[in-house]
Amino acid sequence: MKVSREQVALNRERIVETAARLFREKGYDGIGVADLMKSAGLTHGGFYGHFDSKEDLLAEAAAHALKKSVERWEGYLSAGPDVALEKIYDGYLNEQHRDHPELGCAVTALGPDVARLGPKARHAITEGARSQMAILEQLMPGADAAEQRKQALANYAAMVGAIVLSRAVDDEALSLEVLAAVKETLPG
Amino acid sequence: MKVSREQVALNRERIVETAARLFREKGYDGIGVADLMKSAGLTHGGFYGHFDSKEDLLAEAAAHALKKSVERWEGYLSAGPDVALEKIYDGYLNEQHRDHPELGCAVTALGPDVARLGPKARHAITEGARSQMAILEQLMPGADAAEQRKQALANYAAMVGAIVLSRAVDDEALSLEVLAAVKETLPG
DNA sequence: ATTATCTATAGATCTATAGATAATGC
DNA sequence: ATTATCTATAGATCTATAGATAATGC
Repeated sequence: MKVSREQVALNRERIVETAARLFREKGYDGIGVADLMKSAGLTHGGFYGHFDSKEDLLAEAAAHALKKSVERWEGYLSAGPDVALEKIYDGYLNEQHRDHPELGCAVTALGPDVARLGPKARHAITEGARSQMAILEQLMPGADAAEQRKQALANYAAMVGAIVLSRAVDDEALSLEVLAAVKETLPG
Repeated sequence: MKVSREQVALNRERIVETAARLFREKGYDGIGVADLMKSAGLTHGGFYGHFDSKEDLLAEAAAHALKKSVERWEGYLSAGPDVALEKIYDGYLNEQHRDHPELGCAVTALGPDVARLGPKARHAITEGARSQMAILEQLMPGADAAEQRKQALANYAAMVGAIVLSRAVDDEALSLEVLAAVKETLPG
């Protein structure tokens, strides 16, 4: 039953990726360790050789998810600031993102869960959000650096709130209206 | 053990109020029916005489919490539009709200939970958010009604996102910066 | 007589651990 | 020999229900 060191690393990675997807989809309490491991193709008992606790896994999963989001935004930068900003807005404020939390922003899917959890999970979310806001900051119009930063934080908050709201409401028209309203009022 | 009809109504109301507080504080899965009933001064088994399921209670609790929030905003209206808008912004975007989810906006505390739950809970959140956005809409500057509405939705999303973000991050300075950035960039 | 609440429990979860197994890596 | 994963289970939850109890309201 033992596997190679290389396979151990791959297994661990697959657990983190599976968790990143399932936690965003179902919430921290919506998926158990046993089902998570089953989705990753392993058994329940093996989990604790990789992680100290379920909460530690959430921290790694959130970090992993946000790293992917940040890399995506970084990839947009090569197109120049104006196009990059448009790609960020369009890539975030749309139905695909709203309807697929398992692939989307970890702050919107897990923010309130993380706020109630321990320091590791909160730190992972903090650093991910900080990176995303730093990218926005560079792309903001605005008279000076302080103004750019302020706009970046405000815009990021608006984007997060738009997805949270658009997912929570049961009125499709209202949901789309919220996404469109935020997209149209963001500067840049 | 039976109580008067009047007392039944009071008991039910106390369950809803207790649930509104505890669900916002701990999340939908963070508090069980038994502990909830204990907090309301009743026993576990009595719950199902009042509600069909835990999820039905969440729907009522969310509706109750948002009704209180809406009433608060309506109370501000008598001071005139400019002062009312300022009171809404100040009352929402502050440390007290961030640190006391159990008394705050149900969208920020329960949005992602509700997005994963059934139609009753989603409907309760939808109608509450709709009422709050309708109040904002009246108070928005803007050239025409369409512009006012767009601004109201965008601002509400920004407010929701600001609280979600400010609660999730573990960096106090960043948390306060997000609240301040949103407050300073909102129009009106 | 009706019924709101109580105690007690069924049955299904949940996280975490103990000890066995079998393949890797010295 | 070491160890990653397995099976099995402890112990603590969870939602929901059954049936008893005792006070209301006819």
